[in-house]
Amino acid sequence: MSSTASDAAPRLPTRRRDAIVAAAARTFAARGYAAVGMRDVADAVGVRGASLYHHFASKEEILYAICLTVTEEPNEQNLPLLDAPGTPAQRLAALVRGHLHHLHRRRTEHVVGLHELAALTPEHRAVVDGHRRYYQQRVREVIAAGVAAGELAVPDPRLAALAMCDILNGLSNWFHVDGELSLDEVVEAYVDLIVSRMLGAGRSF
Amino acid sequence: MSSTASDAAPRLPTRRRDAIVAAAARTFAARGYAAVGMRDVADAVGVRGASLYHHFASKEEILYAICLTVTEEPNEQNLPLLDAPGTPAQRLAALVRGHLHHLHRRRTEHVVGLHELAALTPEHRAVVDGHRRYYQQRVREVIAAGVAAGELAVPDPRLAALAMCDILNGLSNWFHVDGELSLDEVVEAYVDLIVSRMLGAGRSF
DNA sequence: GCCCGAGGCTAACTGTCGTTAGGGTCCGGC
DNA sequence: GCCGGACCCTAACGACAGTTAGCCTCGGGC
Repeated sequence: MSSTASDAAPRLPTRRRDAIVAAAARTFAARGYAAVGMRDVADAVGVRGASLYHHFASKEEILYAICLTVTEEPNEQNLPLLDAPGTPAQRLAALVRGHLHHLHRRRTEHVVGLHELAALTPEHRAVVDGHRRYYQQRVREVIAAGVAAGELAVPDPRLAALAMCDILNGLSNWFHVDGELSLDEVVEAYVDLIVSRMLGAGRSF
Repeated sequence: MSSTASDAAPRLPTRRRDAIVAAAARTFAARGYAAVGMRDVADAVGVRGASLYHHFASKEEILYAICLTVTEEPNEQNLPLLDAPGTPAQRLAALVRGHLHHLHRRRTEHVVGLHELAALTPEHRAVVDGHRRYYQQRVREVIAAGVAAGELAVPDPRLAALAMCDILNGLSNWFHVDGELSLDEVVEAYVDLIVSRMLGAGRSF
């Protein structure tokens, strides 16, 4: 409280750590985790390779930090949308919008998180998988609630949740900002494709 | 014709090459391309590491062979289903079935082909991407034809094709034979979710 | 005015990996 | 009965990665 934390201090508390994660995400996404060396990451952040070990214990810890931002953050920021007031279809539509916006805001990290899971330690891999499973479980529960309420119509909520998550996350593989479609166009089209059509909500929500 | 090719000949013509690709696909899928050494692949096939270079010029060529079996083969085996007689919805349903069956038959190779594209040479990567783009383009054309004929109803065939391919390929990430659902159950559920619901064909085809 | 820790640097180690060189063996064909 | 090529082996090279050790600097607190 007493220290002046507002202006540009030359010694920022944990900013360097974030800069390393961001630079690593960019290089990992562009060239693949295995093809990037610690010296490459260090170059991208303006530091020598060995200095990274003042912030991370290993290369894999950097990857783990990236993977956490794309599995913990959606749980914290998107899942509350499922608890908001509204019908299941309305809440799922909000989740689709939130999910796609997060996917875009953290698009670099998502590319890494989707492709480099095999490089994680088994323990870290288990944590990441746990977060993703929980996300899918919550989606499935809301779909099931919508089916029970007669608002949605799918034979198998579990399968529908899997298909829905695959559509959403698949966006990372092909969407580019300089493409023909803007993000908002894709978002609304996906709400229509997924909630109205695939889940059977129609145009009533 | 004159040689006895039926019983177990000790010197099989090109079988060794296929055995190497199969063993490499298994190890790559389990532990990741970068984490697997040529000696690991050689062990899995019962040979010394250096002997692999009598069949492949480099490690990347093995990966390329794996990626081709999951991009060329679907083009050759699945795309003809789109030229068969029937309505667009019927042909797309046949493609979903064929695609999922191929995905399952070559499930090991598909896992590798989905996750290790970054390790390919730019030239090889371009070839693989070209095959996938062509597949998507054909799907999009048939969807557009269905929309033009009034059988399907989607606002944007291109987006629908992308979503459809993402659903289908996403299966590789979570389907296991020892799970709760059998393959055929998933296949028919996906035909319903994708063709009947998402593409708007209803139950009429 | 001194201490001390955070953060950076240079230098180097150690292991491993992809790859090559060169030699052996076995079989089909002349 | 020899030749040649397909195939596999042992041995080793060269490069490079992740990581560590040890030193320097600088700024804030007693």
